[in-house]
Order: sequence, then C-alpha cells, then structure tokens
Amino acid sequence: MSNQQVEPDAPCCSPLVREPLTEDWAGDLARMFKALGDPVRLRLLSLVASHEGGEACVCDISESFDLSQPTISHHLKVLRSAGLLDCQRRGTWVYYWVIPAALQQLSAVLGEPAAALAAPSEVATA
Amino acid sequence: MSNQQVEPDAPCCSPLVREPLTEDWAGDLARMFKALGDPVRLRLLSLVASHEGGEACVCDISESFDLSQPTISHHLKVLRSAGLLDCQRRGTWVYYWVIPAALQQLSAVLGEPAAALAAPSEVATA
DNA sequence: CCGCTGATTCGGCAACCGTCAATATAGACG
DNA sequence: CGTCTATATTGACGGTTGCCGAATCAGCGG
Repeated sequence: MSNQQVEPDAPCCSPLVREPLTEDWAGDLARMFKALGDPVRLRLLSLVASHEGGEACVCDISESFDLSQPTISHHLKVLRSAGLLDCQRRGTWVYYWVIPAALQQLSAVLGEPAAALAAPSEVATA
Repeated sequence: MSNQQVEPDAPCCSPLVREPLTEDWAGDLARMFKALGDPVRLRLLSLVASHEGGEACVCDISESFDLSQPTISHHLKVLRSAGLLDCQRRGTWVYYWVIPAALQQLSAVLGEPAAALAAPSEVATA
C-alpha cells in the first residue's frame, strides 16, 4: 500500500475498488466472470492458454477431463461467447486460443494494486 | 502487503496461461469467479470497495439497487463465502469490506501476461 | 459415392441460482 | 419489558446451468 495515487491513466479499466461500476459495465464483466466461474472452464482455458503455440485442438485437451465430448464443446462455447476464447477450423480439427486482451481487462479491473505495483508505467496495448 | 494464502507448494501466482491449473486450484478459483459472475454482486463489491473508508454498511449500499433487502443480504453472503468480503457488526449496523488479497490473487492469475510483459524483472526469474 | 473421425447441436433431466414475501434475530431505546 | 430499526434466515417459485446420449455437421480418404 505505498504509492497508489497514480493518476487515472486508463478510464477503460477503472478498477472496481476506485469507483462503483456502472450497471452496463457490471453486466459485461459479470458475463466474463461467470464464464470463469466453473472449474472445468477454468482448466479448459488454462489448458488452451498454456498449450504449445498458444492454441489447442479439442481432441487434445478433452483427454484431460472425465466428461463427454459434447460437454467439453459446450464449455468451450461458453468461453467463446464470453469473449475469452476464439477458434478456427483447420481441416478436421478445431483450434482454440485465448484472447489475451480479455483476460487482461479482467485482471485490470480486479487488480489495480497489483497491476500498479508491477507495471505503473505502461500496459501492453491490445 | 501481506502474503497471500495460496497453496504452499504453488508458485504464488502461477498464471493460468503458463501451465494448466490443477483441479483443486481450479475449483478454488472458480468459486471466487463464480461469486463475481453476477452483475449485482459485482456492483455490490465495487460499491463496498469504493466506499469511503473502504467499508460500508448494508443500509447504505442497498439503496443503489432495485432489489429486496433479503436479496442484497444473500448476495453479500455469497461474496463473503467466496472469501472476497468480510463483515463486522457495529451496533445496529453491519459493515462490509473487501479482502484485497483475494482480488489480487484473482488478478494475478489472470493478468500475469501483462505484468510479465511490463515488468519481467519483478518476478525474480532474471 | 460411402464410410470414418472430429466437433457441434439438440432434447431432456436433475441440480442449482436469483428473487421475493414472510419470518427470525440482534441491538438500541424507552 | 416492548417496540423499533437493521440485517439475516427460511421457504418457495421460475429460470438457468451442467451433464449426457443421440443426432447432425464438416472434412478426409477410399
């Protein structure tokens, strides 16, 4: 808790600890957080994100779960609808990757203290 | 900043983009994200966090919503059960405040890419 | 063309969630 | 004590979610 009085450099990601969220924005953010509010989806996202090359096909990651393949597909769709993932079909397989800006936005909303502490100067522009 | 109570063997904020989350940790995080996955709770948290003094009593923030008082109370309980809020009774009123370490932990899990990009030296990896 | 494999969509079911009205508890004040 | 205010708990109801099996779609190769 040292020097947090950094000037409001980014209205786009004003952290929720500084001022109340507007209803619209809260709804927007909640949709993303809700997508993360499931252990399967969280692991799914992590598996995709940490996969070599930053992307993974369904057949690869679905082996890590004890769930039916339609269920995995459903969760991927939820993550994609929330704007956290994107995908592309290449031949027989469909590859998924994370959208870094989305995670970063959520992180910024939550983590002004940490973000300001670690990187007060600049944030990677999305 | 006090240390965060994460798993002892885990690197303090191993981001989900670097390696797959363990099932246990994913479940833990998912419970917190799920609590944030509702616009009312998100605004509630933001209102409490941004309130003067970092704490607020229910009667104060409940005016911002068009919901019944039991519903507000329920949402506050969810946030508290998730470890995002804590509360204390003072006389007739109950005051709530956020637990910064919790928000910071979530932020760190999501946002390492940005932090690492901006300040790689801070992670002590050299 | 047909079959094969990978992935999504559909239909249904049990469990969960958000909401409210009613009720209960905790403290303040007479 | 009784009552009043502030907050929490309970019970119920409709909507949503997570899961699966079955059906369907999209490419690949014979």
